[in-house]
Amino acid sequence: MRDNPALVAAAERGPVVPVFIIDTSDTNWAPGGASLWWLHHSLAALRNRLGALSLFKGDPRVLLPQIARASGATSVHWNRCYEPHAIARDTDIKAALKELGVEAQSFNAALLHEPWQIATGSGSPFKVFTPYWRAASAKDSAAPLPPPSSIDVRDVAGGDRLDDWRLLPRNPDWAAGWDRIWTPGEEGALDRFESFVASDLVRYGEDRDRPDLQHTSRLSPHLHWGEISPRQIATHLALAVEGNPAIRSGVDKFMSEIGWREFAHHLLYHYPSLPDRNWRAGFDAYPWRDGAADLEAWQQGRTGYPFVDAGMRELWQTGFMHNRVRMVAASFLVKHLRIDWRRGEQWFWDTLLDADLANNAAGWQWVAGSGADASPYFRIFNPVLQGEKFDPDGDYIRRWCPELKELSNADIHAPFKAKAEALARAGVVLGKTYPRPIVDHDAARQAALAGYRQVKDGAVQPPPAGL
DNA sequence: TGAAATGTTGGGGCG
DNA sequence: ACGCCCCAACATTTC
Repeated sequence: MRDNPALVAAAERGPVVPVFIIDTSDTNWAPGGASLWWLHHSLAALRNRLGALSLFKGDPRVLLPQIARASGATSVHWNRCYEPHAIARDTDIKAALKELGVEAQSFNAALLHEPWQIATGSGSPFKVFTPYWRAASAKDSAAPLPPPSSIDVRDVAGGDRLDDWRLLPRNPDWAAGWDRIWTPGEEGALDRFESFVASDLVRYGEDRDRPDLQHTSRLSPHLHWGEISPRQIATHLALAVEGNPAIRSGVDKFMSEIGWREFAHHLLYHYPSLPDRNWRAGFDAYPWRDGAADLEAWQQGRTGYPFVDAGMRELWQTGFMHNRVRMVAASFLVKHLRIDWRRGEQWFWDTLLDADLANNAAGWQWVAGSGADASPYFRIFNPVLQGEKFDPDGDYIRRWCPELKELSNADIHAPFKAKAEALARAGVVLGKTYPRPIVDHDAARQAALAGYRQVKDGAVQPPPAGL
């Protein structure tokens, strides 16, 4: 209800028919299983809050004009999405509504700045984060809107029942217990934000890289589903800093993470092939392995590297993975296993509650080294060192890989290096209770670097914008 | 928003 | 006392 410009505009015009449509015309990037779980609960919360919400499934190009006619609507309002499919779709919808004599208006609710509003001095899109964020931060963003002062809602006939959509998993219910971890919906988003601000923000800069501490915001699914807006966050935090200067560095650091989200949307808007193609075309020459068995081991969290396995299991069991671990696990797939980043992107798309086309694509291309402002290819994480550095007591590993929990802090990051008696004492049998490493770190690193030599610098060209 | 390899320096053991 | 070597510790470079 808060900072929802489409809803505010609609409410000012008279009675409102709130509608949600599952767009079945996007066959390429249909929501994954975890996303559908969130969607179910988010829709239930929204309907509860609004008092009405009509649900439809199909092609919105067809459905929206029908719904507008059936309800006698004179105008249709929505908040914009920025995926290439959504942009093309919404253009069609606007034309179809116009033909019907129905007004159509779209709004920005999801971003601080429209992707086309930030540009370099020469008018081109930014390709590097730091100057992008400097330019974006220098611009004022719109103030968040309060909820509509009064709203008269009603349903339209012919809508579906949420339960009939069967968005929740069963047989097996792999999401059992998720409702104790996550609270989809606006109230859940605001609670999460308040709790983050109250207890985690002041030390955010120091603690954000520590998956064992859980001091990150975990707002990403709420942001993706529009349950809280970056403008609400920015405005609230700017005010909070004035009252408490001690949180300034934490606020700046957190806002720059919001900035990465903005930057990803900026890139996706200007480079619509970002989810599907190497941004640096030179990477088309990289000799990816098929590695079906290794991909499966990675997905299931049995690579033999505990920090990676802990992350992949956290993802599978909770629909979420800590950011630092995402980087290490993704790097492991791309560099240690030399599997195409798009396989990892697909897995994250299916399993993450915060699956977001822009963030997911930009993140994977960053890790792979094929993206804009990407991590250099030769920056290869050592999963053992990363674990020792960011999970120093092994708590994160013990939580998700309980079969290792009796190992000492010294051994838990690399059980394959532990002495036989230490393993025996901890009840670990390598290859049985916990896998041996599926690749040797040094050899994998050398092979990854050898593969990178086939990526031709001369071919490193961003695609032309706007295609 | 790395890690490994290589280079440099300086203290201390030792003949 | 001196030079030599060893090798941490730190810095630089390379991938």
